[in-house]
Amino acid sequence: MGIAERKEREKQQRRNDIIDAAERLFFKKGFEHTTMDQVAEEAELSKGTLYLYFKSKEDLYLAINVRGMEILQNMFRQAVKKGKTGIEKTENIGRAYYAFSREYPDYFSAMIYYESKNIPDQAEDSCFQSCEEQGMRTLQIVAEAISIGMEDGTIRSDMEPLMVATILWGHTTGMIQILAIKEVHLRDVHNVNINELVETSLALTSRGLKP
Amino acid sequence: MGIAERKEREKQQRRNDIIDAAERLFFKKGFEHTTMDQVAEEAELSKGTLYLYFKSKEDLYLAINVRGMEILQNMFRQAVKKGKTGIEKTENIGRAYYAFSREYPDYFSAMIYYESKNIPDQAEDSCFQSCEEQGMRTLQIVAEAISIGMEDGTIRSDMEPLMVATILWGHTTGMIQILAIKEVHLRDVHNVNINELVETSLALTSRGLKP
DNA sequence: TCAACTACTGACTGATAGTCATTTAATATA
DNA sequence: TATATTAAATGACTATCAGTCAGTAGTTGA
Repeated sequence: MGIAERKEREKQQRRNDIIDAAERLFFKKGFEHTTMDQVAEEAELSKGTLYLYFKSKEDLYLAINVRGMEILQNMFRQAVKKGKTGIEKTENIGRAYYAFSREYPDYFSAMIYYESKNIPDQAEDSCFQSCEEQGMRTLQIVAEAISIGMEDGTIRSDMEPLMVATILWGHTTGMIQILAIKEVHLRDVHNVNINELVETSLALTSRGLKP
Repeated sequence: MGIAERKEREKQQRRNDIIDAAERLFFKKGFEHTTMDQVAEEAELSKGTLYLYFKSKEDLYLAINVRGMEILQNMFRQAVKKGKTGIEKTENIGRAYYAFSREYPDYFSAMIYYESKNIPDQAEDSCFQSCEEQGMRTLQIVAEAISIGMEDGTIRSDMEPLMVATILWGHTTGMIQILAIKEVHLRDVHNVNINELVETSLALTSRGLKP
């Protein structure tokens, strides 16, 4: 029995090694500018082996994204803990999301990639499935904070928590994403302070949520 | 002089024909699954000619995006006209954006593509430049509506209009984009009504804007 | 009529994602 | 221990496609 388990462990290890290698290259040179041959070399494996562990190059990228989402989830859980009321927890989640995008811009980019893809319908065994699961799990954390806020009276309760969570997720992602494109221009040409923009965005949202 | 002008007109015409052909194919089969050879055939030109008019396949896609942005701008202008107060104008813009994403989902996808790309720094003569210009012009329309709202007292005036416009742009784009991924799941599994979600999103934002 | 110029062509190249017949290694069986 | 069986890994190969460029056709103006 020990053998089967050891093999399984080794398989997971190898899988992880591949993701590690891919991550180094994708994050350094970009997804598009990295070839599977390079990933294979970095992982000290043949290209064929990569395809034993991942369905495609994209699938491998999504595996990286799953990691990012796990990190984000942990940051969200920390953020929730630190807030006292529901609205505070929710605000902290927003800040944590922004912090994540600053601290792990490459993971954030991977998330954007995943979200901007109009998914291959059939994803069966691929990492896409895991992304969806992680995505919903993350959303549930937000919904939970909102529920708490509705119960403690710091958030108005005439809305579905999951619906609000989805909206906040979209709002915050979109706001951070637009910064990625317009940050330089806004700062240099229009003299707009970026941190202030983020705080204003969060404040606007927060204001909309209060009873 | 007539000749030079006729030539210029014909050149623009040809350019448009290429965009038309590309649009038909990209929208039908997707950007990734269309080859430049196919575009050339659809346009009844050789592939080489495409590259006389566009720097790359991506550049051609961005040309399509410029068209989409022009449509969106017109919808925004209509929306602004129909609103009486500043806040109404701003709310109408939000609705127009959502309507655009429903009426022209392929143009919307092109916009998402553009926004999710971390741009090639050097874009000189490419359509990317035009996208940026159109993007700022669109943002200015929003900023204008917000300014009006601040003047007529329907929007609180302790913020920079362009900053608020940027935030709203991000919020709304992000909200619409997340629907694209989660719509089916939210509706079927969680029984969340999509139109209600959009209205809630706009209402939340609107609430944050009021004095 | 010819030279100069412009617009267009399509065969070719280079790059690369993904495959598959073969090899190597590990484990089970006799 | 020797051999059969299964599992894991390999890398040469293929198919596809974006982008190029030397050459052709057509137009203009002298």
